[in-house]
Amino acid sequence: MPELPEVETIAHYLRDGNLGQPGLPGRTIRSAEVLWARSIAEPTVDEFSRRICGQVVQQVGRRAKYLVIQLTADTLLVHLRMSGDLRVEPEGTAAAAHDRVVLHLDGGHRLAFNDTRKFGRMWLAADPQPVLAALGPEPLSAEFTADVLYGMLRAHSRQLKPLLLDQSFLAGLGNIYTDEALHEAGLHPNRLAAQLSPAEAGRLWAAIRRVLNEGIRHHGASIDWVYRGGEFQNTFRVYQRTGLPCPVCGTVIERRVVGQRGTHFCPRCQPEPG
DNA sequence: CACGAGACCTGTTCGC
DNA sequence: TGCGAACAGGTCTCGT
Repeated sequence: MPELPEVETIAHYLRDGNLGQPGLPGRTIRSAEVLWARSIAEPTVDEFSRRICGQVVQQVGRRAKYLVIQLTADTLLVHLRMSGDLRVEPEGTAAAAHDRVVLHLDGGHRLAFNDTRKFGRMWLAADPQPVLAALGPEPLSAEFTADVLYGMLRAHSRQLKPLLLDQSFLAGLGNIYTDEALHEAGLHPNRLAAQLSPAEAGRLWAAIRRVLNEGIRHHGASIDWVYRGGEFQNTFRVYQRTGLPCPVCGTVIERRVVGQRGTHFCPRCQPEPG
């Protein structure tokens, strides 16, 4: 499910509350139930369960696609990967299918980590830095300017699609927002990064920022079985629109596999490199 | 450094 | 209807 806008939306819900449930800050974790051991990346399941008890949630934030939950002594990092979801619910509610980790809180609530495909991971660490160390810049930060992006692109000979998905290059884009941004910028996914002109890099920069901000404004995209109430999927221009007309020029949207990922683009707005 | 294949998982949709 | 293949918002590791 989640790319930067979806994770930002979930962080916001966990911070401020959602659907009548309270936010996490101020809640004490009473106990932990690990239902799928591999969901815990670090430390061991036993140590995770022991150490997290009694810690109080201080703050909830986001870095790239990670949720960063600051506790009394440790930081709880959560990566939702493909199908993960985090929600606060009242104790006593029937447990959902695919709950992998449940943190029981004070005040009659629990935090459930639900993850159908079991790809998601949690880390409990005194210092979150090592886990986050390899990430590239935040695309919505003030430091990430068009000039900075141009410089970054010039240093790589890769195709745009796989490069933009590489979290050590730029942190937060996934398959949806990459396809949408490339369409918005009028750039073919197979274009080579180092060959973009400064004007093209500027268009790509603006497109990335706009698409991510729109995603956040729409509370992310909700497709398939993971429901978050987001609406961004209703504004897709190319993603999952194979065979449908491009909203800009009417040409039929094509799908092809680039870097092992389904890739959607308009062959007219995004001319293939010669 | 860049790229592709395979792994990790479950569930839904598509084609015959 | 049944059944296998393809596909899904992500990342990691390994081989070339």
